[in-house]
Amino acid sequence: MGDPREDLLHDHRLTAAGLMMETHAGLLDVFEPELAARGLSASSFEVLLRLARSPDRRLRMAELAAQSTLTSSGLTRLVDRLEAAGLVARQPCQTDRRGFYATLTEHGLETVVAVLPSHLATIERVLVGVLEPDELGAFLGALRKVRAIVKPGSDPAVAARA
Amino acid sequence: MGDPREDLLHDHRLTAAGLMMETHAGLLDVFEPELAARGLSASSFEVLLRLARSPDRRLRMAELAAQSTLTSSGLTRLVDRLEAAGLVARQPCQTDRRGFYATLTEHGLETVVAVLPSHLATIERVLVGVLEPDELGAFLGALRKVRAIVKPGSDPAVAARA
DNA sequence: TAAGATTGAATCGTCAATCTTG
DNA sequence: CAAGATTGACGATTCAATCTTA
Repeated sequence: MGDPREDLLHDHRLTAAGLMMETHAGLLDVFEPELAARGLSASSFEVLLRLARSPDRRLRMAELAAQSTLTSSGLTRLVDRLEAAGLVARQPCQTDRRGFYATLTEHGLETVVAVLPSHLATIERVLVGVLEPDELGAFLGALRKVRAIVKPGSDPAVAARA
Repeated sequence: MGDPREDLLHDHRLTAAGLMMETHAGLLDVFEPELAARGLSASSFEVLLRLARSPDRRLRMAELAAQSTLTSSGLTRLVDRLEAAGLVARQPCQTDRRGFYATLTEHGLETVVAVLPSHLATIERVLVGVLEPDELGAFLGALRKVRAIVKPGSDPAVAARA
């Protein structure tokens, strides 16, 4: 009983972190089959969506890597696949011959847009719609606070000052 | 301007889901190097911790797979590595000769316990301590609600009735 | 010398098939 | 035949090294 290890193993902070991990995994389990029905992985969707929201629907490889959950080399290989699928095209950068833009093709844009109605409905069903309005606000506020710590610079309001 | 696609691409539900994904990725980026310093991946830590909290510090492979984020075959391979590292041992099940228990070794328990002080401090620094007490409570409550939808049966209070 | 991007080798995980026991 | 566990073949991602240009 009095084993002090037991206290460590049941610390409430482990529960909090575990809850975050489990919820994330559960959300992915719901999202992935739906995206896969359109031929997209979660990583592909993330990258295509970022491009779709960027000026001229394109981003430099390095910037796209920084914004995504992939490393630089992981992004190179993902863009290889997306390019082969005709969803993205590479364009050399005029002002820096080392650089490349990943540009969303019209087909890529159509693919993202096509998946959004059902994806948004799913987010509504499993995340946004599960919480009361003020509960959702508090939840998102808390997520922003944590993200500001673990991913400094990713908050638009902060990044704008850079 | 009036392109209706733009509305879809900037729907607030995408922001909510993206915030959840980014925060999770950021937390992992913080946790992983710290666990790696003790030779553990996030998956290894998750599995060892579950074993440490289970009766007799052991679980059937199938049950451990159900509780973790891995598939049955993924767990087999992870346990292979943990066994090679001397952190876990396999034991045949007496009442069902198809089954095996994954049992935490003393060395495995020591390893988990050794990593906990710094890991708990990190959780405090980037997650629990970042939020006000009532804010944390609301945050965890929201996570539980979402988890109950995307991972039905994982809530202890519900699972106990099964 | 450093930065942008890519590649080779290796790791980790999945799916589908298999083997054994219930 | 179904369930528990494992294996073979494969896909996705990472690290370290490389190549080119700034």
